[in-house]
This record gives sequence, C-alpha cells and structure tokens, in this order.
Amino acid sequence: MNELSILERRFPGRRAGLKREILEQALACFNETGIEATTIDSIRARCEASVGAIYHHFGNKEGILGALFFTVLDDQHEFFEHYLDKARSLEAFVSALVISYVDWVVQNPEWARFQFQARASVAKGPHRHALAERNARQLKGLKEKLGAVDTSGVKISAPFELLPSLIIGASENYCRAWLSGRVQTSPSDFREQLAAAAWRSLQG
Amino acid sequence: MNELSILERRFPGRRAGLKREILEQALACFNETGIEATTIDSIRARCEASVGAIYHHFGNKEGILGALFFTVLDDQHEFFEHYLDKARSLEAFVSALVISYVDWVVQNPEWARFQFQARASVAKGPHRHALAERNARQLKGLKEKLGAVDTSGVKISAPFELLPSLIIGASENYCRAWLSGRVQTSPSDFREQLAAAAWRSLQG
DNA sequence: TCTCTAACAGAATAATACTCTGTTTAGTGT
DNA sequence: ACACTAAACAGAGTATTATTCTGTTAGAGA
Repeated sequence: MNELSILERRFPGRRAGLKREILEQALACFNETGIEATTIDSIRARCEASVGAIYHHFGNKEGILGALFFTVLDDQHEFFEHYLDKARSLEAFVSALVISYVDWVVQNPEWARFQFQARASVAKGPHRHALAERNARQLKGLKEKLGAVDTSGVKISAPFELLPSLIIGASENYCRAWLSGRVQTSPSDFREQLAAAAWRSLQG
Repeated sequence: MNELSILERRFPGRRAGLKREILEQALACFNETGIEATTIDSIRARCEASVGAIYHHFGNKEGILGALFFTVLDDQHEFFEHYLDKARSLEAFVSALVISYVDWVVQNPEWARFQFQARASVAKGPHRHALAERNARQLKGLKEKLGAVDTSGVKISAPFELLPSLIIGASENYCRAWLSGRVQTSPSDFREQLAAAAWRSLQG
C-alpha cells in the first residue's frame, strides 16, 4: 500500500481532479446526512462544481452511488488478496478473511460506513446485475484459493452455503455496530478473538 | 400468535383501514423498487388513496418509513419474548436468540427484507434518537433476562460488547443473503446449526 | 339530530433531479 | 508555436417528485 488515497488510485490523473473531488464530497454528504437526504445541490456546493460537471461524469445520482460502491469493492478486494495469499492452512485462511476485513474497516471507516448504507440501494438499482456478477466472481475466486490450501486433518461439517456467514457474520455485525457508534471499542482490539470465534464456529 | 396480520395487530380498528392499506402497499413498493426509487405517487396509486390521506397519517415519506420500521421492531420484540422466557440455561438462551430470529425472518420475509433496507435510513433520519433509545432499552432487557438464567458451570471469555455480534452475526448475515437471493436454502434448514455455531463461537 | 374531530380528496406549490446548449481546457499531431 | 479534437465544465431551463393547503366527508359521542 502506498500513500495515495483510494480515489487517487482508482481515478488517477490530473484531469480527473474534479471527478475525485465530487466523489469525495458525495461520500461525505452521504455519510453525514444519509443517501436519500443528500441532494445533488448539496454535493455541488461542497465541491464548488456545477451540476453539469456532476452529470457529465456520473449521469445521475445512482451513478455517483455506483462509482463509490464499486470503488469500495475494488479496494477491498485488492486489500484482501495480500492477506489471503499468505494463508497456508485452512485455519490461517479463515483467520485471514476475518482479520483482513476488520483491518480494512478500521483503516477506511468512512468508506465502510458508506458501504453498509449503500448496499441495499445498489442491490436494487440499475447496477444490481453488475453487483451480482461481482459477488459471484469473488465467491469463485475464494473457492479457488481455498483449493490451494492444505485441508488435511480438519473436518468442516457445515454446508458450503453457510460458510461465508459463519466466517464473517460476527465481524461484519460488530463493525457495523462500531461504525454507528453503538459500541466504542475498536474492532481492531478484537481481531484475534473474532478470528478464533469464527474458527470455532466452523468446527462441527 | 393469532391469525391477524402484523398490521392489523399494530393498527387495529375499522377506521384505520386505509392507514393499514397504505403501509402494506408502501412496504411492497419499497421492497420491489427500493426506498429511494419509490415515489409517494406510486404508493398512492397502488392503494387508490389520495396524497392527502397519506400525508394526514404519516406526515412525509420518512414518516411512512418510520411507522413501518418501528412496527417491525415491535413485532420482533413480542415474538422473541416467547422464546426467551422459556430458556433456563445459558446455552438455551443463546439458542433461543438465534432460533427466534431465524424463525421470525422466515415467517415474515417481506418485513425482514424491508428492515435490512431501511435500517440505514432510519438510523440517520429524524427518528434516529427513538431508534437509539429502543436499542438501548432492548439491550437492557436482554441483560435482565440473562441475569435470571443459570450460568453456573459455563465460562464465557468474550467481552460483553462482543456477545450480540457473536450470537446473531452469522444468522443475520445468512438471512440477508437468503432474502436477497444470493443463497437458496432456507435459514430454517440451518436453525440448529446456526444456534450450535453461535454457542461454540462463545466458548473461549 | 347536532357537533366535533379525524379521515380523506386533490389542486396548488416547493424542492429536487435531470437535460440541453454552449464555452473552456487539456491533450495531440504538425 | 499552432490548429484541432474530445473531454471537461458551466448554468439556465425543464421535468419529476415531495409537500402543503384548502376544503369536503364520514363516523363517534352528546
């Protein structure tokens, strides 16, 4: 990881400067007042752009949402890879999933907050197919990585469909609670406990 | 549980007929096209009401959302009580939490779908304080019930803040996946497995 | 029957999303 | 350096949607 922000990595170049600025301010608006309540004009005002510029780059409000959401997915995916590629055993693999997720959320709280908010909208909106395809691809990628891992000596009785939920369900839930302020302690403080709990939950 | 629908129980009486109808059609609209994309007029058209009636009962779109959301919370709470009051041991208590949650979702998929969608909006919108207060009250209620349970002979090492996530995180995640169509198998089929997994995840 | 309040209707208005036409600006080739 | 082109940008104008406002109707109680 270098020092560039997520946006600078995904939308590089000098000409995309305003585009990045729009996305950044849109993200802030969405997180501060909610997706439905933020108006195009409130975004426009914050980045001192024109509506023309916004619609030129993103087409409509859904377009802004989609650009932000898929930026999140891209960055998460890249981040997770680093952790997963080091895992040799099944337990290490599960642990890497949990810990990489927690680390990403703690390092990018604003983006994570947005992701939780926007998921439902994107899952309905015009990008739903793109999202479904991405999810499928990501699951397939996980399966492949899992195939390259040493699974001798361990027995998982839970059906495959249930595995993702058992592995990241608790962590996701806690991260959401933390981002919304319902709990105070950083998920980082519970990284290992969450990973261990996920592993125990798999033992049938 | 009787045969009355959730709405008939929460908004009883003949005079509230249109009010119930508005809520029912609003729920359908929100689930079919998403909260942001459903217009007041699309709701109005489906229940053959007037905008006047809608605004008389709910004030604004947030009002409809809030009425539906707190109806969900009320119904869930009542439903959970029945399960929890029977639990005598800690393990039974954890199991009751998981199983009551799964059962409720499977019995009320449309309401559950809505709850997932609306949570973020309500958590920002004008009812956020009412929601926060409710969450706090519910947590307090859980603690009290927990106090009445036999905890001798079991050792939970996880910090209290983490418990809710460890207990229902996986189930919630799987239910969400099921409601969105990402997985096919009904959560009901995994009730016991989810409860057992939650219990194992607590053992430190 | 009368009264009073909540329920309801729908035209009018306000707020917001989006379009369209033109202007500027950054690359690109000569 | 200069012209050319496509993308970036501006903002007035239009369309859509949320909300208000002024009434009318219907039902419960005196």
